[in-house]
Amino acid sequence: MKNNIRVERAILNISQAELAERVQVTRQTINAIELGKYAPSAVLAMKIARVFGKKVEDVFELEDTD
Amino acid sequence: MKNNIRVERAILNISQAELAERVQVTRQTINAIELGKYAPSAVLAMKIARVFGKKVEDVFELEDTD
DNA sequence: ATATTATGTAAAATATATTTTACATTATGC
DNA sequence: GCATAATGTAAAATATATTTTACATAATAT
Repeated sequence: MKNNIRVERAILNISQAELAERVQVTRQTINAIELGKYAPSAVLAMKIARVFGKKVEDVFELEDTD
Repeated sequence: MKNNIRVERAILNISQAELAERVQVTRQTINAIELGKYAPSAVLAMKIARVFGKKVEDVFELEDTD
């Protein structure tokens, strides 16, 4: 599962901590997902996309291994 | 987390078992998600939406409790 | 240069999703 | 009515996401 959270955060100019706060998870969760350590739940993916004003598919991309 | 998997399945005329096969999970997993017993992972939500030719947001809807 | 903010990481605990096996109920075709 | 397919359900096991606490490093501002 790839994502462009870093880019979208840069556009909004918000930190991992602020994104975490906005979607109600810890900073470590955002960090891990952003770095691709694991994939989020659908709920979290939708919340993150919503913060960015984008669709889930515009922020996250399925890989062949998923 | 609400969803309209049942409707989308009806449009494609496929059973829970066939949807499960197409997204590589068990039939029970599709049944549980369709009935709202729990929310899927982002990977599974994206695979399901892809089968229906829809965006995740067109198949799943965040609720206030999510 | 130093203080402050942001990011990376890690281990243990907890919550949640998914599988497996199995059976019950409901719908559908014949 | 009977066979068959489809759906609902449940308990236990396993996999995975998320939290908590804590510390390390990198970047930025003053």
